[in-house]
This record gives sequence, structure tokens and C-alpha cells, in this order.
Amino acid sequence: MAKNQSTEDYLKGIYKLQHNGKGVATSELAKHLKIGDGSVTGMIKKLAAKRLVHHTPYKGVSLTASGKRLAVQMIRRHRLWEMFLVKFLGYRWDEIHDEAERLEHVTSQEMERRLDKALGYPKVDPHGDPIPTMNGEFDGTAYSPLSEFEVGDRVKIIRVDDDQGVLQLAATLGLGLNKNLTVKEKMKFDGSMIVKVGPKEQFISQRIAKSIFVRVV
Amino acid sequence: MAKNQSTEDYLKGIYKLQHNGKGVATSELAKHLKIGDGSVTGMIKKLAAKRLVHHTPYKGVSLTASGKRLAVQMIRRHRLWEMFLVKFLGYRWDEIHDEAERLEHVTSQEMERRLDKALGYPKVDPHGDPIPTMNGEFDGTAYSPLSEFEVGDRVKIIRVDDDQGVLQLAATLGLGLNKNLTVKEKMKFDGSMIVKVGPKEQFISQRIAKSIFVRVV
DNA sequence: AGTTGATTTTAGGTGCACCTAAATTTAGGT
DNA sequence: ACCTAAATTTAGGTGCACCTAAAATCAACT
Ligand SMILES: [Mn+2]
Ligand SMILES: [Mn+2]
Ligand SMILES: [Mn+2]
Ligand SMILES: [Mn+2]
Repeated sequence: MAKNQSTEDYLKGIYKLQHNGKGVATSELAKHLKIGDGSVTGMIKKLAAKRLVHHTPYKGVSLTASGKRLAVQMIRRHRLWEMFLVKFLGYRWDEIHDEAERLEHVTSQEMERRLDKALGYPKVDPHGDPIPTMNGEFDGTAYSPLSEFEVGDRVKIIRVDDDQGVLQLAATLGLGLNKNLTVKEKMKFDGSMIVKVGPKEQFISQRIAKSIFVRVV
Repeated sequence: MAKNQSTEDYLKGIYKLQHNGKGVATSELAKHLKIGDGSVTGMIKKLAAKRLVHHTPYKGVSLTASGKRLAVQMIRRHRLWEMFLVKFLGYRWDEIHDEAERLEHVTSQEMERRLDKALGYPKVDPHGDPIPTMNGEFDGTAYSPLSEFEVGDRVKIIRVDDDQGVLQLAATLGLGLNKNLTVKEKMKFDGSMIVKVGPKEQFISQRIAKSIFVRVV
């Protein structure tokens, strides 16, 4: 049942891209994985032969039940490792993605369980992304992008996009998980904002406000 | 400079087998890696082209300076991970080898340094094998197999062979690292012994006594 | 319904790490 | 020196994951 690195990355990619609608376009997956379109078509046929995906030629791929199970397992392992890197090794939240990307593929079920336990059964990773349970269930807190809020709203940061640039900037601005903030100004012109975080006010572009997810508090 | 899993396992294998004399026989390496002789010859030629090993056809392989550097780095990573698995995840010392065997290949230099630090810069792994420094230096305490000692000798366990069977049995008998023990009896006939460990006396075969390494205390 | 541009698949490669079986080389004993 | 058995290398495969370029299909607009 355990598969290899490529298989795992394809399944994870399909999972990530699918949420929007139904089938994922091969070209979309190819772009995500940085692999040629033709190569992806070929690989997809192998995955279909192993019953991990459904493939209707020219119409896109989707995960089967077992494909989805594996994809979610990889996401769980990825996020547990990210947690480990921050909590045990003291990495910053913007340094962990690529490391976890490799660790996730060499993780036995036993290790996964022990990691989870050692970390105190965390519900979310260092970016606020939910860590699915061993049974593949997600426990999602609802959130919306900060960019959608208005002057006067008091909100708490629930999740930040796992993107190096976003994470670095957010950290610099003092915008970490669970931080409370108040929208002080919002420019009609370009959607940028001034928000109050702790004692000080910060200017933030719409671009970054769209990558920071919050809920009212 | 970083290489892939196969390369790393070949170099580590050559390093392990070389200590005896000079060149390592291809068949010896093949047996160690559980790979066909012909495949090993082929791979060795690639490693030689990359200047990681010296290969005199029909006369064996040996590591170049950079090959040795990489081999020792893998050993360091392997042993740091074994330490992590025991100290942070609570694995038993007989369960960790195969897990570390995979983790060692996905470890960046940054991770290696942070792991080392988080573990408190350990000098030996959970089996008593020395952990080389970042510069590749080993800090070896001298030891001899328990089987060479005689009645009356008081010794301390410094190292136990990283072999599942040996480790499981040793643990059952209460023979862990740094434990002190006294040789109570030694049978001429088959080299088996009775040793006192803490309050109780244990019978141990020569086979196991040869896999437990100690020094006088 | 027909043309056309974009998407997708197919066809024909490559490099890698392995395999098995056939040659070759080496070393030991006469 | 010669023969032979064992060790080693070579030769000719395989499967995998990738590539590029050509062919097929789709969809969408006249
Ligand atoms: Mn990955
Ligand atoms: Mn994350
Ligand atoms: Mn290994
Ligand atoms: Mn060890």
C-alpha cells in the first residue's frame, strides 16, 4: 500500500488542486509539479492502473477513495513534520516547507503516531493549516481572508499561506498565528490596510491581506 | 555535492566494509547492499567517474577523500536520527535502525546542525556507536568484546552491535549502555558466561558476548 | 457544420539503478 | 608454465520517471 515519492507527490498535488471543482486538468497538475504535460499524462495512466485515480482522457483526473486516503496521509505527515521542525528544532515558519516535503516520504505509520504523540496531538500546523486525524478527518476552523474585513473589525489570525515570501513578511510585521488585530484603515484605491497589532499600527498591502486568514473575535 | 540515496548507501557500505584492510571487494559490497554483483560493478564505475571512489578493476574499491567525507556525513546523520528516535519519540533501541536508514537521506546540513543541538550534542548513538563531528572526526572510547574477559572482571557496557536480534536479547537481559557487570563464570566448552548485572545473574551465550563491547571499570 | 487554437495524449527518446547470464581475469595448486 | 575455480566485469535486458515534439481531440466561434 505504501508508495514512492513521485506517487505521493502526484496524489498530494491532485488533492490540493481538486478542491475547486471536479477533475483536475493534467496541465494544471503538470504546472504544479513542474513536470512536462506529457510526463504527467503517462504517470497518471500508471496511477489509474493502480486504482489511485480515475482518469477520463481529455477530461481530467480525480482521486479514488484509496488515492484520497494516501493523499491525506501525506498531508498529515507533512504538517506533523512542520510542527516538529518548529517545536523541536526551532526553525522559523518560513523555513520548514521544503524540509517537510522530503521527510513526509520516509515516515512509517509508527513514526507518524509517535510524532503526533510527542507533539501533543496538535490540531494545526505552524501555518494554521489543520492536521487531519489518522482516519483522514479534518477539523477545520472557519476563516476568511483579512482583505475582506472593514475598518473597526477586530479579528484573530487563524492561518497564513504557506508561502515563503508571505510568511517572512508576516513575521516581520508581527503577524503570527493567534495574534489579534484591528482594522484601522482600508484604502478604497488598492485595498491596502492599516491594522493595529499589539501596540503598533502596520501598513499592509492587499496582496498580503489576501494571504492572511482570520475570524472575528 | 549532495548525492542521492543509492550513492549514499554505496559510500556508507564501502566505508563500513573497508576498515579491515584496503580495497573492498565488489562481491562483498554487493552482499552487504543486497544487490547483484554486476549491478555493483556498474554503479562503482559511475561513482569512480564522479571521483567518489577509486576503482582498480578486479582489485576492489576504496573511498576518495570526498567519498569518505560523504560517507561519514551519512553515518553522522544516521546516528543523530537514531538518537532522536529514542530520545524524542520513545522508540526502543532495536526499532530504530531502519527508520534512521531512510531519514539520513533527506537531511539538510541545517537540519543536521539543529538536530545535533536539540539532542544536546550527543557523543554516541543509542547503541554506543560514536557520532562523528561535523568535520568528520570520531571520538572513540576504546572497548573490547565481553567474550574476551575472564571470571572476576568488572566491566562497563560501551557499545552493542546494531543488530535487531542482539539488541532485543540484550534489553531483555537488562544489558543496556553504561551498565556495569561482573563476569561470574565462563565455560571453557562453548565460551558462554554467567554475568552479574545489578542484583541478578544472567546466563549469556558466547554469540551474544561477542556482540557486547565493554571496558574495564 | 466547419475551422481553428488550445489542451491533451501519443510516440520515441534519455538516464538511472537494478537484473541475469555470458565472458573475462585472477590466483592457487600441480 | 598450465589448468581451473572463483571473483569480477561486460553485455544485453527491465521498469521507472522524466523529456520533447508530433498527432489527436476538444470546444467555441463563426
Ligand atoms: Mn514531497
Ligand atoms: Mn504548513
Ligand atoms: Mn540508507
Ligand atoms: Mn546505531
